Amino acid sequence: MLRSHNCGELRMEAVGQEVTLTGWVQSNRDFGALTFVDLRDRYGITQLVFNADADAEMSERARKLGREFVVKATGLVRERSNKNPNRATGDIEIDVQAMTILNASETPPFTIEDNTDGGDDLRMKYRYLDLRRTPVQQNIIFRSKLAIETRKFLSDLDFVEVETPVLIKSTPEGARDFVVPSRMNPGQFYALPQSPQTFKQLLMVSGFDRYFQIVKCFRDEDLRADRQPEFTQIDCEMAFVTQESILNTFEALTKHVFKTLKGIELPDFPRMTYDEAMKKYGSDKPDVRFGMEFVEFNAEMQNKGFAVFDNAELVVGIKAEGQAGAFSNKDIKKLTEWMQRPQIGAKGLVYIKYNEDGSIKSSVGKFYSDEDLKTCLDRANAKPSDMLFILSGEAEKTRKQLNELRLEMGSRMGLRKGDDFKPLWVVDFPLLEWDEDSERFHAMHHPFTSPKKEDMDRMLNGDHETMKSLRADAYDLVINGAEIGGGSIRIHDRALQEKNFKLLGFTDEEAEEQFGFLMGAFEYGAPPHGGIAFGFDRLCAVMNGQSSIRDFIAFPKNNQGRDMMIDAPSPVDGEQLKELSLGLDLPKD
RNA sequence: GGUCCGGUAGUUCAGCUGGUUAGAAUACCUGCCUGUCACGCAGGGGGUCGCGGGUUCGAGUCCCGUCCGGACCGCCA
Repeated sequence: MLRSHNCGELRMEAVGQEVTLTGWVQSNRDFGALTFVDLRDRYGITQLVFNADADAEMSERARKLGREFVVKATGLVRERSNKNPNRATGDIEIDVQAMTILNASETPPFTIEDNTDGGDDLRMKYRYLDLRRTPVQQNIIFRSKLAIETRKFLSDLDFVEVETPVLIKSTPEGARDFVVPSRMNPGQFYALPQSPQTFKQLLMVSGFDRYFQIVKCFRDEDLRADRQPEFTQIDCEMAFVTQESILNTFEALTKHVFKTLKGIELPDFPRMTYDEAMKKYGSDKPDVRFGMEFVEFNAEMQNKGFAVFDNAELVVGIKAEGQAGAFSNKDIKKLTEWMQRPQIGAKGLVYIKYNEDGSIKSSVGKFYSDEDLKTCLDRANAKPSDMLFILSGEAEKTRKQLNELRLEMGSRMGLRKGDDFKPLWVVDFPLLEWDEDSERFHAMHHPFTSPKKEDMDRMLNGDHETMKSLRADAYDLVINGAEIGGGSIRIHDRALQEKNFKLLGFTDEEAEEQFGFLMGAFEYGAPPHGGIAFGFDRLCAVMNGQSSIRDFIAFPKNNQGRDMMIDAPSPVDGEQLKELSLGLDLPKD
């Protein structure tokens, strides 16, 4: 070992001891004959002191230490005359007797401090420097601990961690696959898995009974702050279970990691049906840290002569408590414009202000009497100083728009606190989703999802309209408005699976060609089974109150799917293409 | 495929209705300093204003195009 201690562990008890520390120069405060150097490693920072009276030659070398130089220093631990209460090691310092520069450093392009001055792209380009910063290191360490706690917990419950292949078969259903050419099989391609879905189901057929894997998955879709092309799932599957046992098991896992890693005891997770979530929050991943549930005003506001509402399928609003005084006409206009942006696409925004003095003001005041408006306020249980925001239009669309407004208002009103955690299960998702554009059904979850038991007959024998109302044993874990995990009870019956593929627009041949192996397995004693997958990166971020998963991934990709540090993807040379029997057909510009 | 925001010193940013030699902070370099910990003080170097074109007597500033970054919509079974 080059060092006897790390830079975060020395305390008063060590005074008088000779120690050797290694680390990076965080800062250098040079007083001429006296020099203070803060030495940093991942454990902390310890102050080194160099005194010219003791060793003039070494003091001169110390004065020239630049930021991020790698240094080894040996000396005596000494109590400080001026202690630094802001630092764990602030009571002591090292009176250095020998110092070696293990490596010099260029001046880093941004400061290696908790609050760096570096922009995102610089940090990504020099990710190895960004990863020296304490907050980012803490995130990566948190991630490691989360993985370990997850393994411990699941392993104790007899889950077996099985690695599934990364080079698999492309299927057109779902997200776009990343595709890998096969040199030995010209013209043929592997795909990287979007999830180990079929393999884990096959493991159930094989009798493993309880499987998990912390596994990389790949999707070639456009990215977001919370979406990377390669991401990690805690992927699980269980045999001989009901939805209930799966929810209970993974609720317990979630509670376990919150308790061990955050010291937080979560209460039991509420369950909410998909229909209820859509109706109350306009979202299948509601942020329930705050109320502001939707209130429908069709009865109160229709047939009173306001054509916009009269012609609407739904008139629905939210109550912003205590906000009546906070919105000037200008503010309301701004908020309305915000709602009218193409991303949201609301046509307008109606408000009813219940002023503190009991008076009522509304943008639709000329269509409604104060009495009518009061019935709306009453329906929303509004008190003086509260304010209603109301949208109208086609039901599904309007709810989605109101969801955006609700979240925005929640943020503005400070109701979405980073240290508050409100998980819930959203259950009873629809099995199928009708897609107007392609005029076909899509699987809401995935094509292996089982309809609810009571819907099975309707699925096998029902007509087209019936299919839209089928419910699945599918569920999502939602925390603070983020989808953390999702899963379902799977189909384990060949006939049902065939029917599902048919509904999804597969011909028998396509189904057989792409998933024949799975349906074949179902014929050899497939147990009833189901599972769930947690977004591991997202769980890390949510547990730390952050919305971007990038800082929980050591080497993430940017918005365009590029790794800015290694500059990937990149072209390959002609020889390589030839060997793979590939030619390029690039768009001309 | 689309919308919005940004690109000016190593870095983070300011730069007004177009107008003299493009600024600040910080970082960096030099000197002084024995108790700092955001050290202090004095001095110094540092710019293809992303790139290309246009308008203009004159462009960091206006217009068009393009590249790069970020956020979002579509997309993400």
